[in-house]
Amino acid sequence: MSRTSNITKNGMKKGPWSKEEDDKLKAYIQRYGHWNWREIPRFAGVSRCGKSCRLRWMNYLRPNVKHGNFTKQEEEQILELHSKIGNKWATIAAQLPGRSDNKIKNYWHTHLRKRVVKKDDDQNENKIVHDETSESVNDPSTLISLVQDNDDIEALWATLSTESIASSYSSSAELSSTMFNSSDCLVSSGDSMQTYTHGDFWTDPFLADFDAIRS
DNA sequence: AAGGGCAACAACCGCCACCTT
DNA sequence: CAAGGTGGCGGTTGTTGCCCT
Repeated sequence: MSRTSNITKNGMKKGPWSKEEDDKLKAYIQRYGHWNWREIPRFAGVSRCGKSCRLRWMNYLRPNVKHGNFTKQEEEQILELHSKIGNKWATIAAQLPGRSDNKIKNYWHTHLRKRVVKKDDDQNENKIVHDETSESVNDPSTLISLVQDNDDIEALWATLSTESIASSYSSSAELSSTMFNSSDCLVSSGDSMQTYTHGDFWTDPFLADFDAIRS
């Protein structure tokens, strides 16, 4: 599962890491830390560029890196986070201890994306039904029921942005504050809705991104 | 048994933001 | 303020192994 080894023009090795290289890098970083990635290969005695060393360390050699399969719970977590913040792999990885952004990204592309694409197709079919009834969407209480049906507020906003109702709200934040005037905020979670406290870690960046998209 | 296609994953590449000088 | 260096991030590629015909 790796590339054939080769040497770059500046003498740096490319391709798969050998056990010996791993051992050298790991031993050095565990002893001295990663104070300067560009210099580390020289001091650690490996013919790799600093970037390559950093990647190897972050994705594979770090002591707390998990190497096994992703659990069902981790899958759900990735799907949920991705639905809210998109391809922010580093941010997602920060919430899954022991999983690197690269691993999560790969896992997404090979396993989870297909699942989401299929789900989107199903939602598009549902959206056609909503489009036919969108003329009746003119108050927040109706919007709440729509969100519950639609499963995803971002998708809902995208839908509404083409409707006259969208002009009534300057931002998704205003929309959501109108919709959820209690201290709780609804966000999507896989196939079911969950309730999160307003101002939650997840809702804030989500809404910020949301506004950035609109502006 | 062979080989073609696809899935899985490690690693590379380019870009960007931040920091230092 | 500008320029250069560095780390970090996300997209993409390349290789291997497995499965199916």
